[in-house]
Amino acid sequence: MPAPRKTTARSKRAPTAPRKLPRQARAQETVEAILEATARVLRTQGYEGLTTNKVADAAGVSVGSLYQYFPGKEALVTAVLVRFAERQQVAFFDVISKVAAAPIPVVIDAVVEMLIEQTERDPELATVLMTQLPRIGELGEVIAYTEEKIATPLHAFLVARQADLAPTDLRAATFLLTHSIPPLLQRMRVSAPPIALRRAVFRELKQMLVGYFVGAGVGGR
Amino acid sequence: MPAPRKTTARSKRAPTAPRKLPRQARAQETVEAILEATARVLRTQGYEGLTTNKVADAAGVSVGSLYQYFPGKEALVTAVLVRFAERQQVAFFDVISKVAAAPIPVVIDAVVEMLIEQTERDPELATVLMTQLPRIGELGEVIAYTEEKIATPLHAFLVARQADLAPTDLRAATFLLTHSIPPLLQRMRVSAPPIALRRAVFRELKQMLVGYFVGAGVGGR
Amino acid sequence: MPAPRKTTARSKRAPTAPRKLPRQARAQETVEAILEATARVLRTQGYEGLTTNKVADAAGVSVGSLYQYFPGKEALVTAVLVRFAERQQVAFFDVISKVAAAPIPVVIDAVVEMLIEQTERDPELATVLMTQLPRIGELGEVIAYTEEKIATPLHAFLVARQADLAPTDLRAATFLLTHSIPPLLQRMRVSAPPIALRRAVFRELKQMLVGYFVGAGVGGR
Amino acid sequence: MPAPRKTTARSKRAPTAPRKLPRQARAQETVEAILEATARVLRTQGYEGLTTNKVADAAGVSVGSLYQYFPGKEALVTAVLVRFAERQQVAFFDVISKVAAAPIPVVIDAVVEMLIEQTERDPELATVLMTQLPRIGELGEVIAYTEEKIATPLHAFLVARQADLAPTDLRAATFLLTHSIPPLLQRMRVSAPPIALRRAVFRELKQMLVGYFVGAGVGGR
DNA sequence: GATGAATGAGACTTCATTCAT
DNA sequence: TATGAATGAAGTCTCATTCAT
Repeated sequence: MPAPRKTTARSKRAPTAPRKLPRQARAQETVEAILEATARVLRTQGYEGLTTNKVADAAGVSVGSLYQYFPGKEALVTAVLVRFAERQQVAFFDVISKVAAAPIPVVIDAVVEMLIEQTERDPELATVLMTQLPRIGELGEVIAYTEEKIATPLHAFLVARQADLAPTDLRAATFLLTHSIPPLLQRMRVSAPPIALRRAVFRELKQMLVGYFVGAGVGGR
Repeated sequence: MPAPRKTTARSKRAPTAPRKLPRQARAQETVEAILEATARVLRTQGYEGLTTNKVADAAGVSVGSLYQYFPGKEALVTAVLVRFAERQQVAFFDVISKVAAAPIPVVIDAVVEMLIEQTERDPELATVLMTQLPRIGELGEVIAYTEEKIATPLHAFLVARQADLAPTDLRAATFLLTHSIPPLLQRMRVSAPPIALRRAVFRELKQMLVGYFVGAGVGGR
Repeated sequence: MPAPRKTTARSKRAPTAPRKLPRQARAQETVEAILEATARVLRTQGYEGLTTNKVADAAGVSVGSLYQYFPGKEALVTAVLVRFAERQQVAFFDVISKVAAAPIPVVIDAVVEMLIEQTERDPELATVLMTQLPRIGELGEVIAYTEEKIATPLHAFLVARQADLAPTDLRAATFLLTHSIPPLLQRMRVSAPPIALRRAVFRELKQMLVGYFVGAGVGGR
Repeated sequence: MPAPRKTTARSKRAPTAPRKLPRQARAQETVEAILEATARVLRTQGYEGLTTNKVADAAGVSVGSLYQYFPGKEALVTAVLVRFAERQQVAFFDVISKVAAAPIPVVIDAVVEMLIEQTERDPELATVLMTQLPRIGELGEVIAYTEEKIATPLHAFLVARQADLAPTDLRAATFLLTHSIPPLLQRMRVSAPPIALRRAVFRELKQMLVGYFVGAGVGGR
């Protein structure tokens, strides 16, 4: 007969920072496998369907090993989210720097196109990450921080091109864009409208932005 | 010795429709108490922190009574969400009908002001409802349906005032607005920017909308 | 206000196959402890009185561990039943092969004696297993299958000794015996008649069987 | 907010005797409806699926009313069982008295045929009653008592015809028959063998009984 | 380091029974 | 007497987390 255990599990709030940085190559692979497995489970089972055991299984690793690198469930999701966001930031940086000096309508077009592309890259994961995570506790903070990451370079760009722009309160403009356009794109993914409507919406979006930034009459209808 | 089993698979989805209509007055009171308690718990503990037992406790009712009227957690939240959405729809209808014939900038101003007001009414509950619900399964459908409820009258209004509007694809315009402005307002609630920025963002929003709808130069800066 | 719901419908049937094979020795011990505890609880509290928590307690194991190996109450009972039945089958095989060539009355005597012995071995458990299990769903199938396990070797024996037997339809004879004698023995256990009646019943049973199988006048009264 | 209740429900063992005899016609109808509903639920949902609320619903009566006439769940089932058994006893009486003076093989034939008929009458209910009831507690006693009810007239008949019968220990013979033949018939219902095997089994059964009661060679094969 | 068995709090849900109306 | 809302003990089951091996 096995001996009983008396320990109490499940502390109130688990930290989300990775436990330790893997130094060796093998450990690096393990971490990689865990993150990929987490993404896989998120994609197929959603956030509520994610359990540490499922992730460990999917990663071909024992739960114990998982806990060596991540202090808990939230940490897993956080890590995946951060990675995901980083890729988007990089893409944003790339576009912005490429068209930094172009006419504003060209910039808008380029940025929107990039956002659309991002939207189509790994849509299941994006949907889960954007809609199913509890925006509460540490995870909530990470999400907010993640969104902020996009705001900073956007604001910088607007300041740099201030002379070419109609709006004067660039801080407000940044906020406006940062918190309305990404959700719009995400909804398009989820509600999946017919292709014609989809294209039309993008057209209207660009129209609206051009109107807003360069003022009336430009890019006539 | 029987075969092993590996995955546990989360199959059954809990239904969200209420179980039965309360006939007696006492029952009606119970249902009311449960719904209020649900909202209360959502406000203070969020969606993940909501349990049927907590709700029953908060309502001063036994779990059994709760299950007599609601088949589970999702059903509770759904009911609260539907109520919440209905109130917003009513508010929207009211404004739209009040300013139906006014100049477009006036309409925009009125609608945005109304949205702001809505935003400030019961903000904790609104935040939870808008950001923490898993947009998946039946609940996801209810959320989508809820959003659709706003789109229909908006589209009708745009069609009615077509002559005064710059955009031509009103279906796309509806989509654009419906899926970008409400999220923007949510985020404002959540990130709670300083009042100055807040006001500025609303100013920019109106600016952008006026520009979009009535075209050039109107409402000078 | 949403539509009412009336019936609750008992749909899902719990599976009875064990969840996973224990690999480590410790796990094997746990499974063993659980099975023994299940038998113990069945003996003392019957099928309705059996709960997964009681079993886990009695096994000195946590519920979680129990569920790691068995998906529910039925699975526990099934496992115990299968074990129990296997022992009986082995006993039957032993006797049959030992007296395979003996005169029919001797065979009958040996088999009935064996059945009596089996009956007296762990009678409480046997009673519960034979009379309290709901012969429905998967468990019902297992019970039927279990009974079939006895029928096959019996039929084989009858065929082998066909020359010495009066009945011609051995398939029917097998069915007749398989489904009338075991219940008789159960009832004797349950109603526990005085020893004299008990002995007399066994005498009559043998008498009846001898008369049936070898025909007239044998084994005079 | 509804006032909480503090009472504790579910006593350890509910009595099974009906609470009061309905004097008025309306009450008699109610009892009738409840019993029929109980049978209906048993047939379709089995013993485990039976709940007092379902029965009340099916009877078109409130739970409260149900409890006016039956002190609990077991009482319902008991009442249905007793009724069912009474019908069988009556049928048995009828046959026995009709063929009381006939030659033993004729009696056997008549009785077995009657049993077969009984078996085919309301088979679902019979199956549930015979296989799913927990033979424990008061219900177990009722079941045992019910079976005894058949034993008495059978024993009386055997005594009356003692001169024509080979067995000498009629008490034992009664026990033997009472506890082996009904289960056999019930198993035939459940396992539902092909019609040919079915007929053959009945033939063998009669054969065996004739051999047992009137001795060798009679009713040659 | 890795493993995976074990833990147990706590979530969900049902249903026999009572009792105010 | 009838009603049906309310009760809450008790059972089922999951899953984040630990720790002996």
